[in-house]
Amino acid sequence: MTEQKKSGGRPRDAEAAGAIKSATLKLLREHGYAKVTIAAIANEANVARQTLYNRWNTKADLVLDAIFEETGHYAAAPTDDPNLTCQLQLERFLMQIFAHLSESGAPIRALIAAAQDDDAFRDVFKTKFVKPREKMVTDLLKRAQNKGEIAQGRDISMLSIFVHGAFWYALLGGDPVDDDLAKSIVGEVFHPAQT
Amino acid sequence: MTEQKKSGGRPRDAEAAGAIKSATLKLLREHGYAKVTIAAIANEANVARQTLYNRWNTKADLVLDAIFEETGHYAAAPTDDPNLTCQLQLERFLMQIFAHLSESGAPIRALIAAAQDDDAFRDVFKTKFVKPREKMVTDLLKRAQNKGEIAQGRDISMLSIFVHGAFWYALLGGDPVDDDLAKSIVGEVFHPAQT
DNA sequence: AGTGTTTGTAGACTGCGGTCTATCAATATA
DNA sequence: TATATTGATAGACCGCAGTCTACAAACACT
Repeated sequence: MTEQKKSGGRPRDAEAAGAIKSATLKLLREHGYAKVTIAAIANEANVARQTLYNRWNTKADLVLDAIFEETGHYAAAPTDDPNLTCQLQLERFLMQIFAHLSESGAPIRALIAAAQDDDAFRDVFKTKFVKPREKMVTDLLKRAQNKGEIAQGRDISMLSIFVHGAFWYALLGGDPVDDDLAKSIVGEVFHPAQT
Repeated sequence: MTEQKKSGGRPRDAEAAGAIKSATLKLLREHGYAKVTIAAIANEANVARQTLYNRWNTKADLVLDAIFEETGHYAAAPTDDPNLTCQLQLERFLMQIFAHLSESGAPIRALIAAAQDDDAFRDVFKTKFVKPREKMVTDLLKRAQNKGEIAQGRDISMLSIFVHGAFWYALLGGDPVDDDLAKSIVGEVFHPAQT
């Protein structure tokens, strides 16, 4: 499974990857996804354009990698804290994600866009980004159902889709993705008023 | 408010717009959004490239217009049929939309993508495409609430977001957008199991 | 007819993403 | 030291979206 180099060869510049990713994030924040050119990134990182393409296939790949590196920290799965209700845990988890999205929202939207006309990239994006978060929410909802915070008969996977769909919808539509949204989502998922 | 031409001038070719839109839809179906070039469309429509840019600003604008023309028919608001439950009405409405999406899903995904890095286009897309459907669903849900099919305390706007978010999420993720999804969504919205 | 205005056509041009090639630099192995 | 291999660099190159220019064509008004 591990990559096998046939023999020697010139080793990759150890600093290049980091420099490129930093340059990417910097320019991304300054100018936004659409206006950042590969040439500019290469230039900022003091590297040839081809060096960049040696490591990533497309602009989207690179940006995904750069964003993912810094975003990885935020995506820590919430450990089950028995002192808190699952509802509160989910609320906090969403708020945490949303807060980060309001920082990197624009580039992430650009990534979603890139995922639409590139099958390979969509797979990577789903695997690295979407699925893990989906699982965290689903697990949390299951715990809530086991503890009786959510009725037995409810469709957890559909609720999970509701949660994710709601913030994707807001994100893509350009609507605010903030604490209020998090509270509204969680409130409606956990406490649908009775008939 | 009405556009005022100062004087005469050569009139626009009456057939051009239609020919361009038809060519767009044809090539779109044959090759998909990414592979369709403006040049190819102009060629297929027997028109100069510039003529096309005289009428639409970008490729996305043109495609939106072309798709919207044929999709307009599908988006007829469901009139309130007192013989049917609102639940059934919503179910049928969604099925109708989903069936259409499975035809034009790919180009529409491309439009969503295009909307991400173009503010002006996003506004048009929201106004022409998103908002009308959002309103139809919201109205329907309100009727359901008035008739008692949905509990008074529930947040209609959030439910509407759930509905739309769910199918956007499925659409963008490449998951099937079919009758089953429609039923699951509607079922969970109308009949959350009681605690 | 003559003038002004708008559209259509053809083609050059710009900018960017991405590919490809030739050449040089840095490593391992013999 | 010689060879093979891999990475880095610079620059040419392609395709496409979108712009711009020059000119011809079709209208209204005088």
